[in-house]
Amino acid sequence: MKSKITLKDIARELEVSISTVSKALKNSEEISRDTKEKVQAFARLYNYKPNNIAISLKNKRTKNIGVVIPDIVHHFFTTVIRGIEKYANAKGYNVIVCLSEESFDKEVINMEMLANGSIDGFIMSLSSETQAKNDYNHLKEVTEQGIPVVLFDRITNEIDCDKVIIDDRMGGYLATKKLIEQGKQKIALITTDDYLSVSKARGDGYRKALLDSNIELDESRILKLPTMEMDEERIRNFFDSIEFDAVLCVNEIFAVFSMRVALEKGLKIPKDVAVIGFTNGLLSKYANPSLTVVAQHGEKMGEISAQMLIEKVESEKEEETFQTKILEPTLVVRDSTIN
Amino acid sequence: MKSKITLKDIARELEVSISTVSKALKNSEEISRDTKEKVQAFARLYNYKPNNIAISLKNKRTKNIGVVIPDIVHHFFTTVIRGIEKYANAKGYNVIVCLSEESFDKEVINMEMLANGSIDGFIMSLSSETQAKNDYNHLKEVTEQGIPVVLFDRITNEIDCDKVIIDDRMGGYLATKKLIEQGKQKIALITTDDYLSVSKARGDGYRKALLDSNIELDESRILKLPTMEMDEERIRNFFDSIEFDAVLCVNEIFAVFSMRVALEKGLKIPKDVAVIGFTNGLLSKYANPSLTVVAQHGEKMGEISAQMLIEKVESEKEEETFQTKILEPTLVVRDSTIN
DNA sequence: GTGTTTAACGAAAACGGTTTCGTGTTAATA
DNA sequence: TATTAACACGAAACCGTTTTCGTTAAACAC
Repeated sequence: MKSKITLKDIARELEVSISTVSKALKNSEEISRDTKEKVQAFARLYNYKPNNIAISLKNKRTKNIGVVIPDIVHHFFTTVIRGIEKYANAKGYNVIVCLSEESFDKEVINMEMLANGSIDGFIMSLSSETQAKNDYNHLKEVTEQGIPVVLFDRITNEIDCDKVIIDDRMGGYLATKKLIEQGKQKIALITTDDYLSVSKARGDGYRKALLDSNIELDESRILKLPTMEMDEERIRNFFDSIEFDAVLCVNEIFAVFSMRVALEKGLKIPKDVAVIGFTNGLLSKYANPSLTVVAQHGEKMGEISAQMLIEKVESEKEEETFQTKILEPTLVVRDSTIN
Repeated sequence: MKSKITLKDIARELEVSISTVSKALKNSEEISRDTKEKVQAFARLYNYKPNNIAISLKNKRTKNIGVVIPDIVHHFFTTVIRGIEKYANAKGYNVIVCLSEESFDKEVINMEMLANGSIDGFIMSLSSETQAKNDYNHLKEVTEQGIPVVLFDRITNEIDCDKVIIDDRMGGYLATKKLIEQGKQKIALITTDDYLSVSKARGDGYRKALLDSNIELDESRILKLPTMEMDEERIRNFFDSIEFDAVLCVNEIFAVFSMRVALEKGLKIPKDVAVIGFTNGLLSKYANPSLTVVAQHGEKMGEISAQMLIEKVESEKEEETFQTKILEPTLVVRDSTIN
């Protein structure tokens, strides 16, 4: 087991000082051609690579980005991570992923762990519990320490920082409009409680679209589940209890399951019931019938988040100007609506 | 912006030495009750937290685990990550995720980045390009430096390290047997080239099952795609070119798409065609009809990998004993087969 | 021969901790 | 009273770099 070689080892071997080795490897003008060549050759031979930790301590820069998200099995979040990775890696940053699993406490613990020197900045999406509690002290602490934060998707206005979201209200609006255009009047909405910022916005878009088309809002056609977790029973009961000719769902899974329930009821899709979901994942693409969705462009979101964060991290300036980037959702039309 | 407080700050403020502060915070017996209380109170007041980087440099332990995987949008890998996170977090470790995106070069670069002090050990699954090239020097280098490595799922025998796999051969066998039991004789297999270790093993299981049941192997019923990437055209052509009454696929996506093609041909599932895939993801559960799959227990795999790695990382012993854990796949029977 | 410049290198501080090994003071013991 | 042990603390080394600021010796000018 050959252990990693250090500057000290090279210095000892070549009978020069550590400083000389360090400078030689950086091609400093201070060092003679001879010495530089000798040191560099030796370093190459023994495959010297500087120790990242030591450099981090010295520079107070880790080249690590902390990503704290509620869940990783959700397609949307994985695409965001991919976008972050892509941009961050190209800039020489590593990505430390922590899962809050929708828990406030885990979110806090993870952030505290990372905030003590492990990372240069955070990219995060709030856990549902955090949004429900409306407690953002852990975020405040971090920003007050001067650690840059970028919030994406599930954000809050309580914290001053860069933000990236899609226009969920527009997404809800576009989808609902689409259903209305297809002659649907009794459009059900399956969503979650309003504390989840994205659900709230999507619901607002839905209402706006109905209003614009002079369709009366029927609250009984709205099912609010406590979380994004699937609850087959409640969805089945919901469909038994209402009349509907279309369904809008705040995620893919609710939508695909709704299609199944409709099919089981002997309804034709999209003739009797049209369905639209959010998130353009594998599920939508390969469901039978394939699902029309509001695409959220997660990868783009990740890239932009990473870009904004790294810009802040590498900026010398002290000025505190924060921006919120709003991406436009697009409708991906498939077979669960008439095209 | 209040910057982080250090031991030095506390020492200066309280007019004691840094060593005293350090010891007091660790509740050392050496320090008087008075001083300890004073220091601890002060530290609590100013919310002192030790700098992870400094500790890492001193201890030569980062409490970070490097995870290098080919893809994060695949359900299987996300469940593995979740398992790793779960175990690692409980043990106080952070997880640095890097994506090779099936590229040999990216795999090498990512490992080199992390190997220079950023992590205590690797958990990884080989990129397809690496398996194709059969070049594992980057892994050799890392293990020779004494950095523990755990390989999961896509492994190689060229490297001596801990490994976690599922018995893919058994998975292929179980699935094929199941189809045979249901009276199917013309069982198609959609897989990838053999360099992917898992595909090879699954194919072996398929052959073994046919052999055991005295069903002649018809190579024309096997479609080998170059990678796990979807190729709708080739799959369609494949189905046009053969007779079949069942399909086994090495992933969910191929399987769900096969179902769609079969349905388009007017075939009934599972009566005319039964379908089984690998990976028990969302797709299988919510597909119409729902898909029978070989479950790979990714989360379990992640947990075990993390456990094995952390054990090696924290073990003082020099002895090099490596083990390979083989998990048993299970068949999750749904509507794409007769039950 | 004296003073000044320049090239080439080394010593040491710094990053923020941990830990070993003194050391001075006080109290207990011979 | 002299010796010793216990106590409470500090100095300094160390982890592996980077970087500033000497320092030395040779080369040059006068």
